[in-house]
Amino acid sequence: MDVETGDREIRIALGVLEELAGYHLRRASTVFGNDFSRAMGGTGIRQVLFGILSVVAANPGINQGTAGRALGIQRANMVSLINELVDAGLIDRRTAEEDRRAFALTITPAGSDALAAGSKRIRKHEQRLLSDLSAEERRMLIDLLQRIEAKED
Amino acid sequence: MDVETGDREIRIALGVLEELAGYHLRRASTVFGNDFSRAMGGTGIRQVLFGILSVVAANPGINQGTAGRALGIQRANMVSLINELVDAGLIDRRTAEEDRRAFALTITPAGSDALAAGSKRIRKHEQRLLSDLSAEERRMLIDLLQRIEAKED
DNA sequence: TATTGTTATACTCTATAACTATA
DNA sequence: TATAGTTATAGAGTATAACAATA
Repeated sequence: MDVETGDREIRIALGVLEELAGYHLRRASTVFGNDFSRAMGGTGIRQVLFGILSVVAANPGINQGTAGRALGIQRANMVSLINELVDAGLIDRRTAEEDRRAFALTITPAGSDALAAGSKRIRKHEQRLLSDLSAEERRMLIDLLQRIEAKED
Repeated sequence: MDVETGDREIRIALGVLEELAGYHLRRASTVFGNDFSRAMGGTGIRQVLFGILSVVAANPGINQGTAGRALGIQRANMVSLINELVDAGLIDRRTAEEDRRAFALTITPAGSDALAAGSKRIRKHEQRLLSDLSAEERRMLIDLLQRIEAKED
């Protein structure tokens, strides 16, 4: 790890961390998270909100809870997130006809626009972060990550 | 994405998310983070603290700020983290001789023990999460992640 | 004037428990 | 009785600005 120290740059050993996949996942994920913020700066759309928009767009009428479960977001935490999206006019929330306890979520035209514009921007940013990886390596990365995600719980 | 819905399990499409490396990094990183908590449950050592322990052990006498920079932790946030480790008797903090503004950090014997015991546990847990990946694929994963980390800022 | 560490503060994400209304 | 959504709350990670001591 190279670190700035006032005048020059020195190499700092990370110890055990260097060999731990968990550490590198965390750092790489942070790099993407920060870049996401830059990409979406000003739109008010954060990573979680973008995720919800994407899932609702892909599953019109999906329940609030089901959408949360697909994204690993707890019921309780979904409430204010959905409020934000509804208040911003990006998704529509109405009582589900088949189950009056639940909410059916759909994306609004404005939400579709925001999702499309956001996707475009984020893809461009991801290209920069992944510019050192070949197409084959990018596929490999996503494949490896998905196999790790499957280990959840 | 397969999601439990009371009686059965349904497949939910993720939309654009599916193709975004940032999303998969976040999910995979969370899986590792949760597993880390389980592995270290009760010891009070969290991911960040473990990281600091590892860097201090690998760089005896390192400055507080330099250690933070190596780990992507801001000065202001290092303060309470280092306090925790000092209070727990895991690291030693003394004024640096060459620069009396700075603190020189060293790991204590108790800190070394905690780091060794923690490393052992975490390695075992990582083996479970990575059990579907071959040795070659694990090397590949870390290599790809490091190349992404290099894109920081 | 710049840097090290500090304090104060705020925002986001995540986790839990208790509540309501429907099923 | 179980589930969907809600409220309240708390812990943890991260970010910024302003300050004291030292360089």
